[in-house]
Amino acid sequence: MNDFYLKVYAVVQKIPFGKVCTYGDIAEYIGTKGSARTVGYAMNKAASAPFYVPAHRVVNRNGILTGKHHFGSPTHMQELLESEGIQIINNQIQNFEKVRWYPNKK
DNA sequence: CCGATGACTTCTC
DNA sequence: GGAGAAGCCATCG
Repeated sequence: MNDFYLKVYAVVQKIPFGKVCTYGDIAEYIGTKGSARTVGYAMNKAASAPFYVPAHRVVNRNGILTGKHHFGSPTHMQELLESEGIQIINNQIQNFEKVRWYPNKK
């Protein structure tokens, strides 16, 4: 556990209900450390984190659920997002611009 | 220390 | 527009 993970987790936990964020935005928000790829790696470890991390609200920059296979079942992530009012078609978030949330936006 | 891996992004063909 | 390659950086064996 290091600062990088803590920052990633902190940002993800700040994502409000019914909103989503991208790996690239998180990486950019954290700064020099990390890239979109390492943010995704942090999400992988988030499953083993001592606290809850809403990783289902983190998607790639196109709003596609690339990491859904890490939620146990391929449809679990989509179901979680849909239960929050986010519409998903073909693994892609609809109205992505509307539900997108930026870390620096508070 | 080094090579392999990955929930990404971007460029090329 | 789909497929492949390169760059990216932290983690693991």
